[in-house]
Amino acid sequence: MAELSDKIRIKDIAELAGVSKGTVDRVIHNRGEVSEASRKKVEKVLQEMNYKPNVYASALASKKRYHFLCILPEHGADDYWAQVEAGIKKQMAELRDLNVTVDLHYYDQYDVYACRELYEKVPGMQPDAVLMAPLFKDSSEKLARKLEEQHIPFVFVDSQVEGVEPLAYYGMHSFKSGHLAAKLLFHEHPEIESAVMFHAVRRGETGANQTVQRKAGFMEYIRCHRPGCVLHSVGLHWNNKEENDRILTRFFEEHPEVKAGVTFNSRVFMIADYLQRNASREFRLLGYDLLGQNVTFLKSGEIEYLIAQRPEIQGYRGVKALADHLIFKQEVSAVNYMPMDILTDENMEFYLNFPSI
Amino acid sequence: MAELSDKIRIKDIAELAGVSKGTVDRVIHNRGEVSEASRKKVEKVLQEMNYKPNVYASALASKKRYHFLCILPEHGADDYWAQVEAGIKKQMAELRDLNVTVDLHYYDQYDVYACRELYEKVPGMQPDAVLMAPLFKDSSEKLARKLEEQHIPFVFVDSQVEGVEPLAYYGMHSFKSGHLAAKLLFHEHPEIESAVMFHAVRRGETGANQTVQRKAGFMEYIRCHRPGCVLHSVGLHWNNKEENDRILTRFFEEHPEVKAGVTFNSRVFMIADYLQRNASREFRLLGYDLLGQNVTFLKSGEIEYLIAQRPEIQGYRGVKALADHLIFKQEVSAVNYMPMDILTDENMEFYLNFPSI
DNA sequence: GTTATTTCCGTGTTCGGGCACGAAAATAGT
DNA sequence: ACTATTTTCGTGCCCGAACACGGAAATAAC
Repeated sequence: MAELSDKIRIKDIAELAGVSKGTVDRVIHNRGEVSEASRKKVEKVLQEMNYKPNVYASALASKKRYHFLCILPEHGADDYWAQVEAGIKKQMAELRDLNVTVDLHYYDQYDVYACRELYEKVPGMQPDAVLMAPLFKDSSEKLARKLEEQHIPFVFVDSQVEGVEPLAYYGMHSFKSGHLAAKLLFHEHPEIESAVMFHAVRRGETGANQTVQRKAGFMEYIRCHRPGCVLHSVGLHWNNKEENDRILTRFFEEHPEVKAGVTFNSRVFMIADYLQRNASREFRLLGYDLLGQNVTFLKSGEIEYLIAQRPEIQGYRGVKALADHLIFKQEVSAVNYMPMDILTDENMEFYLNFPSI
Repeated sequence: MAELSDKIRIKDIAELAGVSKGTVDRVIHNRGEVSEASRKKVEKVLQEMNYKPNVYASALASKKRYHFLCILPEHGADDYWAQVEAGIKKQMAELRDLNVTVDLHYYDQYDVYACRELYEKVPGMQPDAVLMAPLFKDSSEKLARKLEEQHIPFVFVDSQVEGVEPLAYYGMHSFKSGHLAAKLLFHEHPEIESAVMFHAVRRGETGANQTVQRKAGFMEYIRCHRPGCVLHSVGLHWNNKEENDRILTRFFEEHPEVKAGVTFNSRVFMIADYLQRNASREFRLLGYDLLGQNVTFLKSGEIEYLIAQRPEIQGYRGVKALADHLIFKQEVSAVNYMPMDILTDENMEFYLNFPSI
């Protein structure tokens, strides 16, 4: 076995095998027109020399062009999805000189019809690969099937869709993260006998895939460890503060005994904000994701814990998986659960601007 | 401003500026022999076109050779340092085609004299850049000064040395991590009125840099939030199980009231192992780093929490910082505190084999 | 045995940037 | 004004891999 530092070139392989570099190239890329005898010889030498192509030279010489598509929910600048997008863009920059272009498309995550409309257009765009956040389960499955038919590889980020096997998934183990949420809230707090779960009201298809799983994990913990605990569920409207205020005020008036709450999406700051403005009572609140707004309330104490999941890495690695598969012909691992980061006011600052890639 | 996808080559810049590509190249690399007038023209076009060199072509054409040195403590396969090394090796692989070779050297972290002996040899090796884990404060500072003299860039991983400014630091904010450790142990546990801190006995120079800081942070928390708490300190010997057993047995006999303990290094499993074999009492134990052995005891409950710090990323990014500085002439950020990951039996599994890079 | 096909393989150009070399232009020296 | 020296700059080859092209060898067709 040759040393790693040997710098063996395709020309060296050719000489050792007694053929020309053209032939070696044909063997490496499996593009035929090689006699059995030559192929054997070359493969033997490749093996022995542990040949690794120079990725730089390879990228430079290759004339192939690739076009990737990324489909995300619309989002503001300080948002969970903005972080995913930042990761995507970082990977885009690294792929630029590999002749890969990446297009981003967005849908309204609170409106399944808008999502479907976008999905319809995807096959027509003839992408070489697709990254998507399959918030809406059924619609996403439909698109996935169509991509499978056309042999277009795709990856999921953020949430999975049961029964569909993307090239790769990057995201949390949603169910277990719900379990962890419950444990953080209830463990060593026997005094808590009821809790409230806040969720977003959506148009069309039922709740987002991801949050459904988290909720299930949460309830599983309750069932096993706090069977007597009463769980409430409250639906809130995205971007309608007045309406939410009314709903929350009413809920807390009717249920003064509730001392703990959780949101299964990243908008826990909405609740925290309400609590800060209206309630002086003790309340243990937990939510997801390291948004700027959530950080504020983690610092000020309205939020007890956040569970975070490295959205930037999801975007970065998701796109990278497509490139690894298509361009570098590497195996990519199919299921990649992100670490579930537990954030408190103590350790939060070190997550804030850490460029995790 | 030109589009990102425009694919502007050095030749294009040359034509736009009315010079040859040689001149553009001289401007880009600041290697003189260019008239003021030409330089201005070229710089203007570079700016306007937002030129980014093709890194692949650049790497391919460059004939420079680089030699990096990495200095770590000796370690076993399932060790904190093995994870740092894994990160280093990952980055090494990516640098291979950039003509960078990386040599690893090890010292005995329990013997300052061994460390110094290795350090002495470093300047003679004529490295282009150095990565080191400065466990021993004084000796490391001395080496750092020598490298500064020779204008050899160096990065620290794992711990900092006050007064020395490496090109970059990758590691925890040790002090704050000690603070966090105390909070995890004491917060919401008013019943704990005393605790024990375990530390390693070293030959020569006083305790490792890193652990001293952690301990300070820990004690700061106690001073502020639990002024009445009694703190004990117990020294243990690396690799001498019998001796440690005697020490621990004696300690616990003399101090049956101590119900909480912490180690500021990664070898908390030694305590956990002792507890599992000898004690059936309630004991809250906290330590650092995601070693296989620690995981076992986190699962079985002997360890309550681990604080982890992404050692793989430290190695990976540390070497990358050297390459970014030397080869890509990029700014690298000097102080990079790793996120302080809180691990429990609930979320631990997702940290285990997550390739965090 | 000759020609037509097919199979196989070597040569040469290309990608974008680095850099050596030597020529041209500008300046200095006499 | 003419040469010597320095400054400035353009040309051309190289890096390693991809791939087109066309020629040689092998096989088939007659």
